[in-house]
This record gives sequence, C-alpha cells and structure tokens, in this order.
Amino acid sequence: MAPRRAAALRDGDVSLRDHLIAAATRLIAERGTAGLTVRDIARAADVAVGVLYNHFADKEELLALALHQHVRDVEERLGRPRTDGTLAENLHAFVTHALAAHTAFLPAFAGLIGHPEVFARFDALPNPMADGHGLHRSLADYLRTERSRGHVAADTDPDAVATLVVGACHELVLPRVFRGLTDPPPIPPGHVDALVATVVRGIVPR
Amino acid sequence: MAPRRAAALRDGDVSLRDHLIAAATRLIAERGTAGLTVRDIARAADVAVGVLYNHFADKEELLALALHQHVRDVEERLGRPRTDGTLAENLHAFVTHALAAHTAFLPAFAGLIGHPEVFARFDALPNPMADGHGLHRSLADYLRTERSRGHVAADTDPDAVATLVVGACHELVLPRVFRGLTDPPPIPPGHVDALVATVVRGIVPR
DNA sequence: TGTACATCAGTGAACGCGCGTTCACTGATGTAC
DNA sequence: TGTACATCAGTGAACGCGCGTTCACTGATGTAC
Repeated sequence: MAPRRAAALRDGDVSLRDHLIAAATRLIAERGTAGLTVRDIARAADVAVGVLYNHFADKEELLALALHQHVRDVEERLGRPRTDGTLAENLHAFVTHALAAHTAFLPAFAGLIGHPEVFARFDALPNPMADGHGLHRSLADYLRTERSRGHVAADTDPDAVATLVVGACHELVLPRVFRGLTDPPPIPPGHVDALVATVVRGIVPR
Repeated sequence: MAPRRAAALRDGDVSLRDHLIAAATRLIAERGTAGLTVRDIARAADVAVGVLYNHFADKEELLALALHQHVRDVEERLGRPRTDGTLAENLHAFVTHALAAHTAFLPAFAGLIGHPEVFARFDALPNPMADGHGLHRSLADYLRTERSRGHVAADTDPDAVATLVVGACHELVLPRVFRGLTDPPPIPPGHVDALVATVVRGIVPR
C-alpha cells in the first residue's frame, strides 16, 4: 500500500503537492504568468504532466495557489516599510516598497487577464494582500494614525492619498509590463522624492 | 480585370481593408483584446477569414492598426478636458477625462500582455497617444503653464504630479480589468474631489 | 447589344501547432506467508 | 530472512480543441469580338 514516489522527491521530504506549488511559484516569480503552460510547470518540477491532475482540479487551481504563494513570498522578502521616520521619510520608504512589490506582482497578475476564473479562486483564498489593495490599506491606515497625531492635515482623505501613491507606482511599472519586461523600472534619481514632496506639500503656492 | 467584391461591401463604399480595421476596432472597443481571434474579426466584418491575409501580413499587424484606430476614436469621442476654469476645476476635468480614457484603453492594451510584438508595431505607428503617455504629457504641459503664471508653486515637479494623477486613474480601473469588467469603475461621490484636493493642498497641516 | 472568356479578390475547408486534460500502463514500496 | 503479490501515485503518449494561417477553388466583373 505504498506506490512509488516522484523522482523529483527522491531526496526531498516535502509533499509533491507543495513541490508543485513551489515550482509554479518560482516560474511566476521569474517570468510572470503570461504564456505559462502546465508542461512548463511539470518540467520545472521535474515530474510528468499528469501528476498535476492528481493534486489539483485543474491548471487554474494550481495557478491561484501559486499566485497566493508568490504574493506571500514577496511580502516576506520585502518586509514592511519603516514608519519610524519623518512623514516624508516614511512615505519615501512606502513608495520604494510599493514599486518593488508592483514590479513583482504585475507580471504575475497581468498574464491572467482574460482568465478571470483564476482571480475568482485567488479571491476565495485567505487574503494575503489582494493584488495591491493591501498596500492601499496599509498606507491609508498609516496616514490615519499620523492624522490623529496632528502630523497630517485634519481634512486629509487617506484613501485619496493611497490611491494617488499606489497608483503612481502602478503607473511606473505598467508600461514595462506591456512590453514584456519583468525587471524593475529605471526610476530617475530624485523622482521618488518629487512624488513624496508633491503629496506632502501640494502644488498651490504657500 | 475586376474580381468580385466581398459581400460585406456590396452596399458600402469603403475599402475592405478599412472595413476590416473598423470591425476589429469595434470588437476591441466592445470587449478588449483578450481572447480576440481572427475568426471573431472575420465574423464581425462579415467576410471569410482568409481575406484578412490579403490585406495584412498577420493578425498582429491588424491588431496594431485597430488598436491605433481605437485610441484615436476614444480621443475624438472624449474631446479635450477644459483648461479655462480654476486649477481645481481643470484638474477635476482632467481626472474625469483620464478615467474615461483608461476605462477604454486598459482592456484594449491589457489583453496583449504576453504579445509584445503588437506593442512594437503599435509603437512604430505615428503616435496618437502612446497608451497613456499622451495624458501624462498633456497634464504636465498644462501644469507648466500654470506654474509660469504663478498659479502653481515654483518648486512643483509637473511630471511627478502627472505620474500621481494618471496613476490614480490607472489604479481605479486596473482591478476591474483583472476581473474581466470593461465598464467604467463606480467612483464614490466626492472621490475625484478628494484626489484633486490632495494634489492641490498636500497633506501637511497649514 | 449579346456572348465567351480572362482576371483575381474573396472563400472556407483543411493544415499544423500547442494547449489543457485524460487514462492505460509502470514500478517502487508495504504486506502476507 | 526471503519471496510473491497487491497497491496506487507517478508516467507520458495520445486525445480533443481552438488557434493562426494557407491555398485550391469560386464567381462577379471588365474586356474582346
């Protein structure tokens, strides 16, 4: 009552299911989901294609789980931006953080446009970050704290600020994703400072 | 020396080439490029599939041309946002404009992720707007004008403001595109005002 | 004006390919004796 | 301890499908007489 093990696991100890998710996650991290096939995943995991269907209902279930894992991996790798500096320092740290996160997330999510079923499955999993909404939320929460301390104007709308800042990070990454580039965007020196200064000071003369 | 005409043109007078571009453009406007096939386009144009290859080298050439036409159509339909009001009024008009534009553009561009060759062909065409860069440029130019008039602080970085504002519009549309929705995002009342107020006044107490 | 013919853009069945998925078979391992 | 057997997860060739693309054929129209 013990069948053979997959060759790929001969020397390892993780379950084959976790091994498959890890392989798919690695591919997503390396080249996004666009054009990713079950054969690619099987090859990366060093198993036969058929084995995927012993552990997952279909490709979409595996992709949703790998996407989930990818988001958690990126979160863990990036840590959390500092909140112990000045308002401008903290915003600068947040922008840098969000740029790195979007660089990793967008190629993973963008390749699934046209396959909303994967998103439906992803949304059904315990939510690690919700494709950037987590970034929005954490910035808005931080701003509410600063507002209550009087470091941010009382009439500030934290969600509007978060939409602007997170959106700017999307904006800097998106054109590169369209052109198939998955590495970080080249940000001109001082550009992040200029974004932060705009949000902090506004644009009308004082 | 005059072969038969396509049934679809029996009563019309445009060239079949233009008719095909128009049909593809209509489909892109209706449902984006994700999952769009040459058979879909031929059916919409009411011609046989083979005829596409009498007028275009391949699907990608037709898509690049239709994408180009789509951008011009949207530009023409939306017109230009007003620049004759107060700074806040003009920014409000710009945000409303950019939201409508991105709602129309993103499903068209996003479906081509994983096919950068179409973008390469699109980029090679006389540039109508460059997938949102035109919006960025026009806002930055407007802000430079206002800055020279003293309505905007001298130390304002127009490109930073444009990245924030255009990015916010992307941010509001993108999550819906991932889920296959092509209609405009529901914007809570006052949200555009809050975005504009943030950019105008900043967030530090005055 | 009428008829036979040549032209060639339009036609759509068929091709080749890659995809997600299936399932008869394989073979490493636990069990029975 | 040694041997024969049963189990069932792993295997990968094969299936069905939809895609972009091709090309032998069709037939509406201009031309020749």
